[in-house]
Amino acid sequence: MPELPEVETIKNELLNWVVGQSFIQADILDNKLVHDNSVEEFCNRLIGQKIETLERRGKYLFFYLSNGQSLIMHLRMTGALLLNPGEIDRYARAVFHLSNGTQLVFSDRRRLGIVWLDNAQSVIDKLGPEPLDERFTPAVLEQALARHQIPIKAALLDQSIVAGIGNMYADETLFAAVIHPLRTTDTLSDKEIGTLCQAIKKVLNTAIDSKGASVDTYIRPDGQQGTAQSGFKVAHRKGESCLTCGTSIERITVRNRGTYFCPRCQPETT
DNA sequence: CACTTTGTTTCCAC
DNA sequence: TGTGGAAACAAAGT
Repeated sequence: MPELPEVETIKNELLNWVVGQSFIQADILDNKLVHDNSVEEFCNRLIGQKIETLERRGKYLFFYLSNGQSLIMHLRMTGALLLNPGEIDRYARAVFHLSNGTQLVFSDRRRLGIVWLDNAQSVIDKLGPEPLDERFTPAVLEQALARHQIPIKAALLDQSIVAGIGNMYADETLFAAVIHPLRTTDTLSDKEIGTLCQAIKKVLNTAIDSKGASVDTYIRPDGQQGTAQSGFKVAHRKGESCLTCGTSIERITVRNRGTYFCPRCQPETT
């Protein structure tokens, strides 16, 4: 479930604990967590490295290491990074020990997350623009959308078009922008793209202010849950009343993704 | 057992 | 080669 706001929250809460510290030990409890490299090679390359900076791009978390490589974490659905938890729960897949005594526990109920060591740039190069960057303007969004003729919902989920938006925030964004999820990118007016650009920033920033969301699985590094889900207006609200007009929220499938919207506020035709 | 959840990958048609 | 769409896959909950 960690999408951009969740990963940003994790980054912010870990920042002061990890930057400047070194990895002194890594207990890999689930070998499947380590992508590409063998566990042994992974640990050998990681141990002793100092963390220069911590950064988020899209849904990825990067620990920039002193050797120029990065420890890259992709939390996917249920991955969480816990800061000095009292005990190691049964969902823990790895425990990272830092030089200041900090323990980072990668906990992941469905074991879908992955970590690996690589050049951060090779991952970032595949991502579209960062929606919270001030350089992310309607013109940038328009250019990113112009190469495609696909439903706008699918476009928002394509990480090479815009980085960091997942299924729930895509629905929230389209509701805020008053755009039907099946409208294709080539039918959007300049005005609608401007509204959409604003909606993306607003929805993501609001969620970050709420310290991240998710329906039930997102856990912050301090073990607390985020609260943004209580602010969801359409996501996972099938059959409930639209908070704007009272119409029953509908659920359709777009690109095999559950998609929630208000049929009255977000008409398919303009 | 069927279906849902999210994000990515793989496969296929054009 | 690129583009779009469908399906597969991961794991666990209902």
